Amino acid sequence: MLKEIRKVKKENISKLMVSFSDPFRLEIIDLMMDGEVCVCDIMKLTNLSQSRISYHIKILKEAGLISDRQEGRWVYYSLKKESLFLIKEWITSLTDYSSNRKRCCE
Amino acid sequence: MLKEIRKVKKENISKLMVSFSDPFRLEIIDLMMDGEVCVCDIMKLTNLSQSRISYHIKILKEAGLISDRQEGRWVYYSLKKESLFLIKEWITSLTDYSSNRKRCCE
DNA sequence: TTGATACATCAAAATATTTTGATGTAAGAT
DNA sequence: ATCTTACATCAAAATATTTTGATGTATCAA
Repeated sequence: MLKEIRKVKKENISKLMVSFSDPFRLEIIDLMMDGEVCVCDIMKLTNLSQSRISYHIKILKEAGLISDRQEGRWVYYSLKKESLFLIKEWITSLTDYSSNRKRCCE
Repeated sequence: MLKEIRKVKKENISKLMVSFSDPFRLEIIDLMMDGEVCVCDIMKLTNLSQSRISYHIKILKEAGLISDRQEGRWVYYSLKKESLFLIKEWITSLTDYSSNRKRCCE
């Protein structure tokens, strides 16, 4: 079952991991911890430029890590729990590896 | 407590996440799931060149994701469970966010 | 001591990601 | 209809990462 998770979800996981691999995206993710935020919130809280934020938001969205909801002029972004669970599941499958020594090069 | 994890470990997490952000590193990590491997194992199983593998191994090592153990001419690499747990903890802290809507730009 | 194996390191080239500043678009206010 | 706000998109420049091929080092075997 754990092996299954690994095969099927590899592409997804890879994209999700990339989305975590930039310090500014981690910042943005951090801000979403307490709920929805819009780009203007992020601008105020991080001093990043608008287009720069939009770029990173796009990466996060394409990875499937966040969802968006428009309300008038604002777009609210928030973390997708399913994706976070998927990653947790994936990491768990790694921690469950057996420590049996494979003899090397023989 | 979850908030604590987030502050203190940010640098570590960032590096660990970067280490997950390359598809070939994910491949290598996958191979380590079942136990220790050496570079020659990885070469056989992935068809990546030796120096290319060494490069990726270095990234993984500097992120603190793997540990190494030399035995004669071979160096065995394996996943560090503490690091995996750290990531899991970090992801968990994200999934526990409250869904309270923060009013935007007001 | 010589040769082979296992791996690390290095510099240059190839490639990918990120940033910037300008422009585009859609919604709401006047 | 015009203006402003909130955000997206784009192309070029800046920067960072990855790959390659060559060379270096340590261990073991003959």
